[in-house]
Amino acid sequence: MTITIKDIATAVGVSYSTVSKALNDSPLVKQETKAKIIKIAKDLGYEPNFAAQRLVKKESKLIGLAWPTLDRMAHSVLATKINEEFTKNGYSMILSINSIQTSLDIFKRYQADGVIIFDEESTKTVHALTTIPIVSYGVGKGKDFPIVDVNYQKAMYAAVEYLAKLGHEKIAFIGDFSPIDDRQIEKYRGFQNAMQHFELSFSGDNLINTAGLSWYDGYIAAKRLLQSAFIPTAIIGTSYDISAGIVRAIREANFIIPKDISVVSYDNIPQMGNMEIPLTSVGVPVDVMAKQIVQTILRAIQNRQDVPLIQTLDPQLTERNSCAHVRNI
Amino acid sequence: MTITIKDIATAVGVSYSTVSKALNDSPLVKQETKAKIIKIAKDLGYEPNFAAQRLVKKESKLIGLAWPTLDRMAHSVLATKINEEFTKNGYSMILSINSIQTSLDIFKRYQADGVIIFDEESTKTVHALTTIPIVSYGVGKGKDFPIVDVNYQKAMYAAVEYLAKLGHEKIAFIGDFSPIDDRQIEKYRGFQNAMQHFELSFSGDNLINTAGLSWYDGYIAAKRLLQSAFIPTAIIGTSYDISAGIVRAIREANFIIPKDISVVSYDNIPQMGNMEIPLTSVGVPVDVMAKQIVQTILRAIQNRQDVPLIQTLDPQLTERNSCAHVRNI
DNA sequence: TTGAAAGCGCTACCAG
DNA sequence: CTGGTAGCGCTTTCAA
Repeated sequence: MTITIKDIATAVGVSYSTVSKALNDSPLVKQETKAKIIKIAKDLGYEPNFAAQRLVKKESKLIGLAWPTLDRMAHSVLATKINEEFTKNGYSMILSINSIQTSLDIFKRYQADGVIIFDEESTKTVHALTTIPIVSYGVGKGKDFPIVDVNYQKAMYAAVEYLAKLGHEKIAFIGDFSPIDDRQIEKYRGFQNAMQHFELSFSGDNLINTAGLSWYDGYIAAKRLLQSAFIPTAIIGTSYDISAGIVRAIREANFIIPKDISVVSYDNIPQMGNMEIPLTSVGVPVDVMAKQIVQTILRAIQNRQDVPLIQTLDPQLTERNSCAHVRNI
Repeated sequence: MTITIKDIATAVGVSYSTVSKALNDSPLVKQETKAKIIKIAKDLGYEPNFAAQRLVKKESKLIGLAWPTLDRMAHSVLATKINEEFTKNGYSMILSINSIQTSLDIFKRYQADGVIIFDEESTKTVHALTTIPIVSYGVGKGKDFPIVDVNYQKAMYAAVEYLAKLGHEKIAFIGDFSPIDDRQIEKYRGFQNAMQHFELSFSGDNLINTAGLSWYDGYIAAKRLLQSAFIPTAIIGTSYDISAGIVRAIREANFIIPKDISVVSYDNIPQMGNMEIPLTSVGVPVDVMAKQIVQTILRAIQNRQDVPLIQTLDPQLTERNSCAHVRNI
């Protein structure tokens, strides 16, 4: 038999409403009784029934993270940071790896106060938007729920600008151009615009499609590039994982980073510094990203109308050891 | 305002207890009324209040997976498989990336029917065991809750045996010897025993400690090995990630797999076949592992006493293209 | 086949 | 400061 506040009440000899107050640390209960109640509760091994609490209260202090594909280093890091941030704010976060729709159903049934969506695919429409506050991390535009996004174009501009200032003219871009993922497309556009702006030659040659987001995709793409006629002096990789593959391919081809080839990666996470070669990277620092997402969902919970539909965060470039002035040949 | 069965009741013109029955597909309700109720419920966008249901019923059909560290390819694959398996069985799975203890608290509060623990560290003791059925995936022995484990020794024996039959004598073992993780220790023991059994020379030389479980750890360790005086003809890597790093290091050192060096990896997941070089691997196939874990927790939920404390699964060796007969020099 | 009513365990309000 | 009581939304007897 599980023990309830009524059991405590009879054990202590007070009414169970008093027990409830005491357990919630209400100032309406004398210290002495409160202490006694708490002690007995502990002795009895009392565990509050959350379902009952939730039935009465409005909030669950629970946030769901819908993340169908458990991959992407940068996402893992972000998820962990977001979790920390919620903990600080007195919330718990749980995660579902089902489809967005299923995850949403689960979270709704369990009365999560809000949900965050991590999803690469921008095409899917989500129903049931009305019932629960949602914030999405970078899933395209034109959605009817708030999105925290990154100014990818600016990020790529910053990367190209940085390399251009180091004298690089032959810059390659390795990323995933799947039309399904708006974020990748934005990165590409940003690169394209920046190249034009700095009047750098730009053709099909410096664009390599990974057609995937794993490090191996990046590896294969870079390998292909380095076997082609066009050997760049700098490469921009569009994610932590992809860049890991790029670095690998470069080294296998016996080029030295950054002497022969400079590398800049997207994803501004501290882990970039722990790679075999600490990579200079652009992107919104995870901490900033996490804080913004958490604050947004918290605001949405308090007042749904109050939250802007799209928030675009500005990226930063963090220098590490993967770039050098271009060599004069 | 969220809509309840009472709203449906008034809308349809029946009592709300009838609505409840209809929604639960009870045979006690006339087909006709049932259909009408279900239709109206849908029209109204009714969503059952889980807290209320849970308060009355005993089970939540919810399983928690406590997984503090979101990493390890093999674990991701396993988690995904387990999730599928639960879905098939009418359960939902959610995941927490907090500490085991915190995760447990969360799951308990949300009335999960059971929890699965993924944890590398075998030292931590978990409280609150009494309240909720727990199954752990390979967290050491001597715990007071059921564990589904792998016969790591047998796995390593199978790997060594396989290589020995191909004529290999110089076999290196690259893994994490952190005393914190019993599973890694078991793998090491298995290797040691097998080497002795096949009378293969065995010294500090063929043992490389990665001191970590990421691919980069494997990479560094293998690199170190290949720069040493002892160049093996075969290498055993203790996980998908570590082996990925090993393969990388081998190729960077201009050895060819499997011509120069054969590789066998632990972790029997289909993804081993998608690597740059499809790796022959040993381990319990994920499907088997997932099914076993799910069945175990389901049994534990029905009858706590019924479940064996330790279940050790037998590994299988799956041949791919990373091993060859040792070359005669 | 349907309805009434008794809770599940808890919070919150109102009296005292 | 403490106790009584009305629900939260739902399932489940028990009657009708």
